Amino acid sequence: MRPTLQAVAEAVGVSRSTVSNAYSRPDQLSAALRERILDAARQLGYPGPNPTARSLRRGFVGSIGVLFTSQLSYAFTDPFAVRFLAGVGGAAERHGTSMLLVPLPPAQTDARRAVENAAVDGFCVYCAADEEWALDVIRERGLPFVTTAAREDAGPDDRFVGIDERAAAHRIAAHVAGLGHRRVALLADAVLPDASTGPVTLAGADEVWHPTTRDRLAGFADAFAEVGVDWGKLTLVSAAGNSRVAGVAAVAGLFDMPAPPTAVLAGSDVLALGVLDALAQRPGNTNPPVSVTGFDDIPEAATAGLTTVRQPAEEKGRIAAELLLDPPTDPAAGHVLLPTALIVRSSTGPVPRS
Amino acid sequence: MRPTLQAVAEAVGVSRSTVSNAYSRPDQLSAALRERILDAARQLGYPGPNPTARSLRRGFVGSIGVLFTSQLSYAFTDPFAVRFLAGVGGAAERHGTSMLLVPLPPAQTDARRAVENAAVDGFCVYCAADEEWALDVIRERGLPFVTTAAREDAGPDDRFVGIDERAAAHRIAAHVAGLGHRRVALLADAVLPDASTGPVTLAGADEVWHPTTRDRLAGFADAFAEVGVDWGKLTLVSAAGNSRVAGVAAVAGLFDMPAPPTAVLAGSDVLALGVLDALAQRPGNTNPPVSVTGFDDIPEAATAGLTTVRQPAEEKGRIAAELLLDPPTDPAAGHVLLPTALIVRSSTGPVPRS
DNA sequence: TTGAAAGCGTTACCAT
DNA sequence: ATGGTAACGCTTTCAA
Repeated sequence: MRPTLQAVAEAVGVSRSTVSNAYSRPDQLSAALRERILDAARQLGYPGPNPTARSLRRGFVGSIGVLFTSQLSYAFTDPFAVRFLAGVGGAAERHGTSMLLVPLPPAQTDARRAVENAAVDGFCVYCAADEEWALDVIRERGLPFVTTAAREDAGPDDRFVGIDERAAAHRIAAHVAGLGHRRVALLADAVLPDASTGPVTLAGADEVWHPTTRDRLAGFADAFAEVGVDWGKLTLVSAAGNSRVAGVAAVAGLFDMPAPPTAVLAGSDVLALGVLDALAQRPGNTNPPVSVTGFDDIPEAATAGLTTVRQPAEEKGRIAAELLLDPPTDPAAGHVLLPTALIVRSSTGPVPRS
Repeated sequence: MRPTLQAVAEAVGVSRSTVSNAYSRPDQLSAALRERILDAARQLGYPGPNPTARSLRRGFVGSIGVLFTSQLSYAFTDPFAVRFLAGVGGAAERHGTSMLLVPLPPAQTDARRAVENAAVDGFCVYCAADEEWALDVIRERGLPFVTTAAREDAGPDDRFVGIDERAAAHRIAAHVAGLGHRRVALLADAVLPDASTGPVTLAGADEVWHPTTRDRLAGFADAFAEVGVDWGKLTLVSAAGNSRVAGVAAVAGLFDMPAPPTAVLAGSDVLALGVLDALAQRPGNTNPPVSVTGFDDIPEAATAGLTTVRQPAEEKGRIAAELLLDPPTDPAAGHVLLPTALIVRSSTGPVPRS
């Protein structure tokens, strides 16, 4: 048995309160007594107050949870998510708070349990595809939370940090449309809940599963509608995951079709890089160049010359954590819209004359 | 006030034990009663057993801690650390365990407190420079832990996963020595506790602060000693952090010295990439090529054509977590040495004739 | 400055 | 199958 605070109290011959004070409120006792207590504790091998017991009594834990839709291991694979985490981590660090990464098991029930059981004082919910249930659990627990995707049912007290996905998507799509592209493919992850790969047919962008993906695709579609290319004329391609290889796999065969797309708008940089990989791997590689765009502006995008939308990743994480840790008094300040920028690089160009 | 288990018990007219069982041991009551209880809970807005109270009572938390020496935000900047985390996350996920990332505040006392207060069932200690105190705290708490750096004072029950740093470093240095290089610089982070940048003088590799850095530098030195270049003839360069920019800064001016080094052996890939950046930025850039080596084989190393030592990053994390979560019965199995490989790419070549 | 008492919300054992 | 009771280890009034 590890010694408890009680044991230390007995050893020194004082009450438990006094030992507790020696640790948590040093001003409540004489320095001499405090030293005596701390010495005794050292001698007994008492490691200080048990964190769990302390949390129970105090009513807070000192750590915030980060919730990902996808597998935790996936999160570390996505450069954007990693930089978001770095931002959260920095803020947590400054606050003396730990971050709990909560993996969500595949089964709905287990996932619920995971959120119910997380010992945290609040949650950063990183754009979950199907997050309603998670938010319900969090609300039921009475914990504060911050989301990174705008929500229709957001209450006045709900905190949010993110970008105007649809407007940003519109902007980059308008750039591509302005270059003359009309035969265009839209590539995204989480179009349907079933992670299918390759071209899929949907009646409209509003049927897309993942809210962020939905907004981005809607923004793309907006811009093309303005030049007379409506949803039905766009090729929608689903990727089975947000990764480079998923991007490669998704566009397999796409450019061998009759009248292949002259441009691919991807919902993320990693997918777009996958498209560039796929194009580079094409035998002969003598085809007319295809324009490709991404989203996020991860570091690799610059190297690859990818035209993309930049959003501040670390800042997003930092603000999410700060919104959680220092709730603004003014509820309006709890809704932060970050700026985005269209970054034009070499991956987009005018439609080649065929 | 959020309803407690007690409130649910009263509402249904059963004892607290029964409500508790409804959640934690469904086989202990009839399905009908269980449904009634769960319904009442839903109605009252009871979010399920309080995780903290449950942990206190049960004696375990259901999450493992990951301890980084450096700032938490740094950890996400280092690609190797990120892949390590991915490995830990994958294993944790499979286990239904959360990971707590514990930031260590700069002040020693606060850092101690952070480790003492972390609500976890064990720790993965990711190569901390000055980890003794942390391990002491962990031991005092009676928590299991896994380290990723070999330790001299390791007890028979101490768990470890890592590589033979010194041998791996020896191997890559021997490659460079074999190419004829004799005027060589060794570049590393955490050479001294004070994060100085630029050339420093040390009596020997054993004076290096960070244990891993120490082993690697010792391995480099071993190989050069074999070809008659002893420690005093090597240029030791300290970087103020493990990052690309720290690498650039550290070697500033290095190649403008009389008789500049023809090769730089870095203690990590990011530092080596920084050296390549620095070399690429040199005005004129007409100097004879400098050979550069890294360590870890992060993805960017391949793109940059960096000669380096490969070690399995994710696997390291995965095994660390598994060693913690499923302690092997045979204590010898608690000490895992991972394989490394010398990856020769274009960044190393023969000494140019001057 | 110190101590006594009353929980914090739950679970586990042992009866029934 | 269900309930009573006793912890789990600590903090925090409040009174001395």
